Amino acid sequence: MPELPEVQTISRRLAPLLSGRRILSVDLLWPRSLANLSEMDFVQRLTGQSILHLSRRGKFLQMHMTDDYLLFHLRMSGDLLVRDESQHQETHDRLLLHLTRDQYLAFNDTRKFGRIWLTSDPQDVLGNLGPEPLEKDFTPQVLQQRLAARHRQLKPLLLDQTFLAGLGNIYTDEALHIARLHPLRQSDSLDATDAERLWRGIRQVLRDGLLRNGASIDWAYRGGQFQNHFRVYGREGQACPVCGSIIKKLKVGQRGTHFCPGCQVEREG
DNA sequence: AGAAATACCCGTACGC
DNA sequence: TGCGTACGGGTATTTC
Repeated sequence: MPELPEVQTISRRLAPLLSGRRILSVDLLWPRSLANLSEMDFVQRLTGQSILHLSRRGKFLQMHMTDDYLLFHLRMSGDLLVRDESQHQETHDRLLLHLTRDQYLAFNDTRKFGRIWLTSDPQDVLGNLGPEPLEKDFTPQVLQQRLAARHRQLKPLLLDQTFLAGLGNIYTDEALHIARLHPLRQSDSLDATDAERLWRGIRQVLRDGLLRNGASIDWAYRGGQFQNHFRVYGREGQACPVCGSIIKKLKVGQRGTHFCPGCQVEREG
């Protein structure tokens, strides 16, 4: 579940706790979390490096190390937590990084979907990602041009990380509702006004999510409050906050898709 | 070529 | 109680 706002919130929370800390030892409890290295290579190479600072790209959290980049993708259920060495490890911990000053970083991931890369060149992992939706160079014109270059349904296109980096199922449904665009609308049928509404919807929902420290859904990610402000996600059968119509749910590309049939009118194409 | 559908990885929660 | 199934992000593979 962690999408852009949740990853950024985790990154911000961890940065002051991790910056400048050296990795004394590594416990890899679930080696299949590693995406690009063998367990031995990973442990040997990472041990002794220091964490310089943290950043986010799309849904990836990047730790800039002395010699390498340590990248995490939290997928559905991953989380990163700093604990005192006196605290026990927990059930679904997959990786522990023991740090100076008697603390450790735990990568906890119930469903084991999360992945970890250690690489000297993060472009190997991040190279195909689309633009950052909150960056200045992501303008309505850029979005419109990218939409027009494709002939795809909006919902799966917005979930495609090579089209735009950071949106997942929740924020996509919310952004489309704000923009009053049907999830099955074809991307190349949007005019400049439609594209600008979508651009505003994407930016607004991400900023709202960030403002509330992300959304906490059941077992996935905790701490945020944005789940209390959903307009359509998870609200099938309830009233649309804008027009009062009953929110509907359909399946688009295997994904649950929530929308308001009053606000988001389906059109041809 | 590019869009769309399907399988896969997993544990949890839910319905019957 | 216990079984089957839906869910969800993203990649890989297959189909159209």
